[in-house]
Amino acid sequence: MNIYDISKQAGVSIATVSRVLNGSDKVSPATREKVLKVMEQNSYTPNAFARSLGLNSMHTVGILCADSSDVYLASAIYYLERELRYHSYASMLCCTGYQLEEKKKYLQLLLSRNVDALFFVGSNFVEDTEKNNAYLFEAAGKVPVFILNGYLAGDNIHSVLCDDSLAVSEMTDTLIKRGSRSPVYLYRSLSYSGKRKLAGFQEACEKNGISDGKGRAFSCPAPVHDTMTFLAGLEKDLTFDACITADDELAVGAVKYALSQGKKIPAEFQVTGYNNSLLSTCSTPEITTVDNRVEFMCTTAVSLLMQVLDGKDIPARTMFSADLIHRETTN
Amino acid sequence: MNIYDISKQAGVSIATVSRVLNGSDKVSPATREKVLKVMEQNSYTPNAFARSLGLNSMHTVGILCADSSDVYLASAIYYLERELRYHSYASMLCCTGYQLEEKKKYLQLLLSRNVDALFFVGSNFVEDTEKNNAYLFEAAGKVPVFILNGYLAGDNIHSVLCDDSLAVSEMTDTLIKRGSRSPVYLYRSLSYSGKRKLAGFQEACEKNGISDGKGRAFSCPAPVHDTMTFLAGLEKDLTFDACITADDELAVGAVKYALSQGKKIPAEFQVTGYNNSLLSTCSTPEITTVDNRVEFMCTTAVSLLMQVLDGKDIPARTMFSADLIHRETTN
DNA sequence: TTGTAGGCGTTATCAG
DNA sequence: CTGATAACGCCTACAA
Repeated sequence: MNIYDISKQAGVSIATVSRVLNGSDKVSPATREKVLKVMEQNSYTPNAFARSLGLNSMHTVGILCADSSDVYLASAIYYLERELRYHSYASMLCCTGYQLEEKKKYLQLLLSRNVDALFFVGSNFVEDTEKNNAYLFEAAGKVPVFILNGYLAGDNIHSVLCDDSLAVSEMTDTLIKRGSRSPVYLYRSLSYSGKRKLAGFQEACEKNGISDGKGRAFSCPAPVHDTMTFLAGLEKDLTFDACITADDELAVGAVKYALSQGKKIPAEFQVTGYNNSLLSTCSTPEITTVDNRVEFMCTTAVSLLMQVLDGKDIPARTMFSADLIHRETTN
Repeated sequence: MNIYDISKQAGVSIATVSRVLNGSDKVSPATREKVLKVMEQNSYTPNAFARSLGLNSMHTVGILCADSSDVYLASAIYYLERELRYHSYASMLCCTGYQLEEKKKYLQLLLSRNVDALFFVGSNFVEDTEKNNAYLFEAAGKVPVFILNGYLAGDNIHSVLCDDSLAVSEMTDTLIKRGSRSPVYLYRSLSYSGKRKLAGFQEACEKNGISDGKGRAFSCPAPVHDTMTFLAGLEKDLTFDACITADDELAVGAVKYALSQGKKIPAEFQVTGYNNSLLSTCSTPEITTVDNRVEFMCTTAVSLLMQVLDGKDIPARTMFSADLIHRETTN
């Protein structure tokens, strides 16, 4: 059943059928009714592919992330998809993992579907060298590109991100004000946002006269038990009375480490997480964390995309501040 | 840049270009090289829409779930997408929430994109009445439909699910054998799988001579604090020394309730979760739970889809058993 | 092995 | 307001 069949049955031309289909106002109410009735009777639905071919768009955007089962990324995807759907765009999801070659390869999967735009969720998509970012520039040559929680300067590339540096800096500052004399900082990766967080920690250390800020930051494995082991090992070389982490999962590990060592939280040992995810409230005691406003980030990004698709000019970079959520792991 | 431009530049017909594009073996190596070179030089990519129009497929499937930020659903989506991508299918994600009208509406979003198949993740898509399931039957009239963790009999509908009833029954049985005399069961919803789990609990109660099995099962709100409040209230009317739950988040709430009341886990109070999610190990003590094998479910479903697309005949229903994971909240 | 021509189902541009 | 007709870009018999 196609537009020709409908046009025949309704006794009009395909052009008229198409007009009815697209809600054009240049159709008389009478013929409109007639056509709609025939469509109804045949439960006709227009062919999306033919439509796309003519319009060169399927009203679909691509969402790339390293791992959609990560609690933080999962919620970002949730909000993005919701907002896009609200604007009647469909979302194609693609999890690329953390390897550059895979990212490139799976980007093609999306690009080959002619998506209208691309969201790269997580700063791990921004590589260190111009050359390794070539794939992003190339993508931006075809469709508008949005980087969430990361930043890269380039034509047709837009970044929406939280001021992670400031957030960690404030958090560290607060911890020190509340009694920590020797905090350590734990991170998983040094992506763009990873570096910014680290910088925040070091800045706060410096400001508070803690000289060896650099020597107090560590890359640490994330599964809870590995984090515990790591801290237990670290204890042999270094004294520390607080643990600032780059995400809630690391914080859970830190809490469990402290509990297993019989340290009192927060009196003897303070812990902070990042992301304000479910994990932070599932822990006992509940974890003080940074709310980096995923939902705001996603709704903002989608609304910016809509403006771009409207032909408007938008800033290359939009940054917003985080919120500190005080719970039971800090004084 | 289209197939005509390439054909002109290469001095061949569009048919030949198309053959090269599709890896036909009926092209001489010489002309193939020639054509490939021209494509390369112009960094030509075929237009997906035109292609789809002829083939009537974009190699894309739709994934529906209530809420992709839910830890369990998020991991299901992750595995589904991974497997589909492996078979070079793209995934369109759509979160419908729990309202029937929304489910119907957003199903259209996917159907209107002419996806090749549909995955409904979570048994909440299967409604109580034939009439309310009409939207599923209708969808199945257009493309193969897979229901994950739920079951509905119907043409072109395939279910892949874990034997939840058996799992909860075994878990309850184990708890009783390990000392519980008065367990309660907590659930969030009575979806298909929700009902099966509940049935498992009641069956085990009966088997073990606990007469009021029905009176010991409760619908309970999920956010951790609400669960705690609920149990604290329940305590006034009922004695219970163990809490079997329908998902890990409820279990976390139960653990926190016990801790807040100073009950010793597991000596005085046992708790079990469901899903073997990150939450179960982030809790302290770590939660005994049911591993319902999300990954297996997803890889199985995708592999079944591939068989369907291959024209093979597959069973309407595939069921597999769960695994009990013993941790620190049970004796 | 290669080329021609028709079809896929729309949308859009003209005339009328 | 309506209709004819040409795109849109690719695939695939069928011919050569």
